[in-house]
Amino acid sequence: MDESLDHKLIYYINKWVKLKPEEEKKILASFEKQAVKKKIKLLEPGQICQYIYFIIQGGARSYYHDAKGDEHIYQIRLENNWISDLESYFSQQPSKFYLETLEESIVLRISPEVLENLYKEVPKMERYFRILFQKAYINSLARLNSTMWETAEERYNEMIKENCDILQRVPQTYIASYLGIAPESLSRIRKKK
Amino acid sequence: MDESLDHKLIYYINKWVKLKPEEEKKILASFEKQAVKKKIKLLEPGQICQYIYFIIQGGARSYYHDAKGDEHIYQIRLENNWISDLESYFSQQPSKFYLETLEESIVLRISPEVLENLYKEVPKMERYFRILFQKAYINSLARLNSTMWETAEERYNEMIKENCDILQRVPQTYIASYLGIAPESLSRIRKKK
DNA sequence: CTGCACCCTTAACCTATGTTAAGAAAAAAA
DNA sequence: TTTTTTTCTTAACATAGGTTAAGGGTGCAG
Repeated sequence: MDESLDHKLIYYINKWVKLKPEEEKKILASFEKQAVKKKIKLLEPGQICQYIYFIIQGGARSYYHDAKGDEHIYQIRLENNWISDLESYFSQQPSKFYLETLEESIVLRISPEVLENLYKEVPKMERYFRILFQKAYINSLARLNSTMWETAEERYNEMIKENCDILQRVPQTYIASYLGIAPESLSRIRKKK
Repeated sequence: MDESLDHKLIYYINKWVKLKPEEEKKILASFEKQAVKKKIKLLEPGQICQYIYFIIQGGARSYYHDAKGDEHIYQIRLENNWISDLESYFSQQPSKFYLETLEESIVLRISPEVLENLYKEVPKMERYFRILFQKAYINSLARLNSTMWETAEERYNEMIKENCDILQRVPQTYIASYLGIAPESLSRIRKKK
């Protein structure tokens, strides 16, 4: 497997915190690389989430089944992003979610214990994650807001405007779920154009 | 003003990271205490958010006016919680939000520069905020999910079940907005009981 | 090449919630 | 107390989006 791919992680961390070569080494040593075929589950409900994953190639989604058995997508993430069930990962309680690859993918994964150690060895990593969660929280609030106060059509248009890669690479059913609407409604919205 | 109130902040930080006495001192020295009357704006749209606030007494909400002029509440926070417009605070770009006290309040505030310094002097503070944002992100995702896939009635019932202080202390109009519905709809839901 | 999943679309009908408007109740101010 | 302001309720009507059901397209597996 292409070794240079690992450095995508380092590249993105370096955007926010400046690492020394020996720190980069320690970080890379803490992650395990995993190749995963399309539609493979990295986590299932009832299991404890053992890893956060940095996607270096491909993509994944997290979803769950509600009481009525309907499937709802929580997150869709392509390469150069993180995905996990953070709640289960940090609390070490059973997850409610599936985590499944959307395409053939390569991920770097790290367990909570190794991450804690890494924070000690490379404190900048804790800074990196502070900034990461901070941004994720801000984004999540913005998404919450648009879900509460904008129409599905407006939300879809924003997604188009951002020229989001996701639109090209995942089925519309998934995008509808991610937008919080039924696939039929997304069809209706698309017809208007 | 009661000096012991400041230690509420230290008490809550100590739940997640163990501070030494000299660290507690440095932290307290970094925050400014501010007493604020009810319905006072701590931030207005167009201003750059200068502080994150830890509420030691009282409460506050953040809200904005959309293109149609309608008011939407983003967050409602009572004592022992943080409130700010993080996006504006960390980017130092103009905010889109109001930040306003719900009651007569006492807050501890810190500017981005002082916070950066504090991270250097007391690295545990960065760990504290990493954990804080991590939890905030997880909560925000859960709220996003319930907004997308549960009815307003279900969301309101959950709020009751959590026996949320907010229900007793802020007007229903605000609660409706926080739930993402019109005040009339909340009235309708309440009538059913 | 064929058949079977899977995905997307359409249309008719349904429902939760929004909107508008009015008035009642409660809280704050005078 | 009386007045004014704010908050809450109700009801009739409007609408975005959900639901159900059917059919068509596309691509992979055999």
